[in-house]
Order: sequence, then C-alpha cells, then structure tokens
Amino acid sequence: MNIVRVALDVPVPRLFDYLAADSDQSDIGRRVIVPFGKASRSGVIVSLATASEHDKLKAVTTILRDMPALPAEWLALCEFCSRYYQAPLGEVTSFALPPLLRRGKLPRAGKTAAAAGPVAAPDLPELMTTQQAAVDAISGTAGFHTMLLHGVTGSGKTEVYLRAIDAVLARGGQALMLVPEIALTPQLEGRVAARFPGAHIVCANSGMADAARARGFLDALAGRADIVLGTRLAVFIPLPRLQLIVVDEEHDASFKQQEGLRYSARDVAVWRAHQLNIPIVLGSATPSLESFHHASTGRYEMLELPERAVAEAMPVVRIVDTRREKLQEGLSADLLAGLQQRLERGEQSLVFLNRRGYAPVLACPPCGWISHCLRCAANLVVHLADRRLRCHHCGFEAAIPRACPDCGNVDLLPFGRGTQRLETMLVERFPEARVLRIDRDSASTPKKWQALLATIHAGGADILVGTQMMAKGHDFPLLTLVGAVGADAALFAADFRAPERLFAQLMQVGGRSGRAELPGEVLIQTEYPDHPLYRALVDHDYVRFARAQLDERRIAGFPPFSFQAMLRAEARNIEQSLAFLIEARSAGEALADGVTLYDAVPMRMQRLMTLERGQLLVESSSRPALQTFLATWMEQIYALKMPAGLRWHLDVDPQEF
DNA sequence: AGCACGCCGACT
DNA sequence: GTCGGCGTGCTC
Repeated sequence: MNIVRVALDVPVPRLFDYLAADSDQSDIGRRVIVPFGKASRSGVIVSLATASEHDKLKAVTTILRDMPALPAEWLALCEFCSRYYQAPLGEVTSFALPPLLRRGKLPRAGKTAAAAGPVAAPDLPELMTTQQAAVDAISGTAGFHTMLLHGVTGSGKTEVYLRAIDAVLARGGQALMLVPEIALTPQLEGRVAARFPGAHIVCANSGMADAARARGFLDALAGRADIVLGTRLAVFIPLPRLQLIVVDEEHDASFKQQEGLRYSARDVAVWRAHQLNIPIVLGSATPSLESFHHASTGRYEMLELPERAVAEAMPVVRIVDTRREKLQEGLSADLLAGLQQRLERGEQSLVFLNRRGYAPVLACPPCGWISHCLRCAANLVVHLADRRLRCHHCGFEAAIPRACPDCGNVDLLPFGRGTQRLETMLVERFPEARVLRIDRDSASTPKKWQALLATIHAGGADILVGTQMMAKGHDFPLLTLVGAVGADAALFAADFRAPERLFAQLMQVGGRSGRAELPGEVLIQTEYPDHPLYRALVDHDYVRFARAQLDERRIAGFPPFSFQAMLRAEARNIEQSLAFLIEARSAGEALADGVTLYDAVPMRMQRLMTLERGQLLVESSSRPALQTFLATWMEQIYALKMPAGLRWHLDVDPQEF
C-alpha cells in the first residue's frame, strides 16, 4: 500500500497519513492537497510508508509536481526547528514556504531574472590589513566553522562579507546573507547588486509581494540564484549549492521571531551551516553575549576589525552628569551648547530619545487620574501632534479629553517627555534651525522613511530628534553630534538583557556620527556617570563591557550559562492563565531532571488587548537536558484539558521577559 | 486552527 | 416547541 506522511499546518504535533497510489520516492518534499476533516488543505510530503496506525485513510487529492521537490536538507532543517522549538512540523514547513507556495499555488510565470553574462567587475576599494586578514580567514575555511566578525561601526564589515561572497561565487557556490529587519533597505540591495552585476540576487523579506517572494524562493531552489539577501525568514530558503552564510548585525533582536514559530534565524543559520558543513560569519560591532561567549571559549573564531576604514577617528564619547543640573526640558547646558555650535557650523545633530509621542502619560494632579488603556496594563501616551491619546501596545486611541473624566478639572498635565515634546522644545529654542523628528509616527511608511532619509542626506535638516530607528544601519555624513537622553531607564530594567541592548544601541547611535571627514561627538546624559556601561562606552571598549556582563550572568546563572524556555498563557483573566501554568508545572515537575521550573507569574505587561497573561520559566544548565524535558513536557501539556479561551505557547531561548 | 457535535436560555 | 450560545473533541 502506498502511503504518504504529510505535514499539515495544524497545531497538533503529528503527521497525517494518506493513500497515494501513484506516489514514489521522488515525491518526498512535494506539496500535496489533501482532504482534512470537511475541508481541503495543502501540506508537504515528509516520507513514504507502506502501513499506517490508522485504518481508515483518505486518499490525497493531488500531489503537486509543478515544481521541484523540496530537498532532503530543507526537510531536515524544518525537522530540526520542529524539535528544537517544540513546534509541529507542519507549522514549520508551512512557515518556511512563501505564502503563495504554502497555499499550493505557483507564481505566474513572470520575469525570471535574466541570467546575466559576465560583466565588468566594479572597482574594489582597497582593504586594510585587518579586513584582508578577515577575508583570508573566511575564504580559507573549509567545512563547518563559525566566525564572529567583531568590527566597530565603519570598520568595513560589509566589504569583508562581499569579498567572501565573491570568492564563493567564483567557485560556483551560493551565498546567503541575513540582515536585520530595518536595515534591509534598497541601499544595501543596491550596493550588493552594483558589486555583483553579473549575479542573480534574490531578496527576501516579509514586505514583498507574494509573487515576487515565491519567485525568489523558486529561483533559489532551482539553483538559479547566486546570492540570497534577506531578513530572518530567508534562513529557510533552499539553496542547493550553498557555501557561505553571513549574518550581519547578528546581535539584532529582529532575528528572533516573537510570535508564531519563535525561532532565532541566527541560531538556525548556525545549525544550517553545521548541517551543510560550510562556514558561517556572524558580524557585529556589539556581538550578542551568547556569540561573544562562544568566541571566548573557542567554539567560534573571533575575527577583529579594530579600526575604522573611512574616518580618522572614533567619535568622542562624553558623559554629562545631570544630577546637579537644572535641565531645560530634559536637555543639559552642554548638549544645548553643542547643538548651538553645530548649528553655527552648518553641521547636523541628533537628539536620541527612545520614547515616541509627546509625553508618556496625561495626568490630573488634583484627583490623581491618569490616562490608561482600557485593554492593556499600560498608560495612554499623549500625541500632541494630532491631539490624540494612544496605547503603544494595542493601538487604542482617543481624543485628548478637555477635562478630567473623573473630577472635571480642565488643567490636565502631560508628564514626562517623548520625541514630540523634544521637537517642540527645540523648535522654540532654536527658531532658525530646521528640526526633523524621526520615529515610527513620522516614518510610518517605508516611503515616508525614505523621504526623511533623503532630507537628512541632502542637508535639509539641522537637528534630528529620533528613536532607535535612527540607530540602525544608515550613514549620515553631516552628523557630528549625538546626544542621548533618558538612557538611564534601561540600566535598572527588570530584563537582564536590557544593559546589553542599551550598550549596543548607544554604540550604534554613536556610530552614526562623524563618519566622513568631520569628527563626531557623543554626549550621554545620565545620573549615573560612573556606571561601568557608560565608562566602557567612553573607552569604546565593547570587550570590557561584555566580559563584565558575562561575569554577572555567570554568577546569576543566566544565559549563556544556562538555557531557558518560557511557557506563556493568556486568557480572559489572570487567574485562568496562572491556573493553567500551575497545572502545567505540576505535570512537568515529575519529569524535571536537571531542570528547574520556576513559579508561574503574571507577565510584566500583564494585560494586553484585554487578555491577561502569565508565564513560567524553565531553566537548565544543560541544553540537552532542557530539550529532553521539553519534548516530554509538551506531550503532557497537549494532553491537558484547555479551558475555553485560553491560549498558550512555548518560547525556547526567550529574548524578552 | 477550523469545524463539527452537543446540551441549556429567549423567541415565533 | 425551535434558534443559537460557545464548551469539548477530532482531524489521517
């Protein structure tokens, strides 16, 4: 009897068997249409069988033989993710396919990129010795090898990647380059395309049209693509001659998907390189502590690019002690003087504040009312630009009330400061300056974002006010001053990764300044001028900061010295969520061998969109022990009776707490 | 996840 | 006496 085992996108950790009389070995990895319950679904054939545990099998509707079968190594990659992230295989295969192919369709035969013939290679910039050494190290590598390319902003990491990719293409291989979500701009695509005029480059990100994404996937699968350049989802694109993987800005949080299949594209990429026995390069100016730790213990090879390739010097970082000072709308005299000076010299400045809106909360001082979201455990943020109150978590919005809803008082006050308020203040303070605000409100679409970038590049702005959007991957040649405001909040945040993120962010935002012939300056306003994090920034000493952080993590038993998974639940009320987690905990306790189960607790952001959420942390000093535990624990959890309206998920290697 | 089946309140 | 609420159970 010819039976196919099919992975279907249902939240059931099982494969489904179907009769398929005409199936053979070549159908493994093909998409199929099958009847499922009352409906019809598409899935992927994972294996063949001659017998099934089920007696009444249905027959497949169609085996789709309209494209090459997904290769065995692609299925193996999905199987790894299924095991590691405890997700049903069908959920993984479904996610790993572009939406069009997932639905059993094919893109219209469109412009399959013309195989360009040999084209004159562009002039290559000369490499510094350190860059050349890195290129040699990467290109001289055979087999699986993970390299951590640690290079400050402007040290020419991209050029190193491009040389290494060049060498791979020359050997007839394919390269995969993963980049963070925000940095995948036309600029980088343009740079890569200009560099490899004869190559077929496939871009992949979630913003693309369905047909284009499917076409890119098929081009890669058929071996027509030379380079795949994309965000985290690109890690699942099949490449039959893949010889090198690059993960740029490997520390970036966007490599971890925070919903659905909660995978880390960086970690999956390392596994894929291991599977294919090829080298992989992780690059960053501020590597994740996980990667830095691996490099320190010799598991990864560290490649250093210690100096800048383009500018003479690193920006000067200065700490501004704000404890004694009377600030003007949050800005110190030093920073204001710096802005004035840049204005007079015709240079650009950036005030960096990672909080959008006008003020984080609207309050009624006499009665104590504050603007809060009805659906979330969060305050409504004052947006004075369009006179609205907004919840930054669920998107709820309302007009700013004329009077206090509780007591009728008309003197409501915005408390705290966001980018809009800074913008307003700067416009008043520097009437001759052109002030430009860059945050998710002003750059709400890619088009607006591109327009803002163009204005900045054309010198059409003097003072920029921006959130972390400004920190990512763009060069601003006229920018010579960066002032960081309100950074202290992250120093004492509950999340143990907050300092790591703050350091990376300040390092990056500082790296925006002084890239051309103009030297840059970074002013960090703080009430903790002696904090080691800031001292390390002054010295541009990532390694010192990383070692200190790792020491703290070691003592506390946090990652990378332990391995974690988080079970989260959400329901109409917190009691239901916690009850489920407590039940799951007692189900797991019996089999917890070398694994610690912590208490079920409400999440920090307890209520979101009217759902109340709790979480339960699981930790082990041994990854295999954790994995073994999770596999059996999941079976027990699937067997639990779920109260209606309760949803849960498991997050392996959680990044946020 | 869908989509059934299945037992208890307000309507012709 | 029915229409329909969403609780629980299955899908090869």
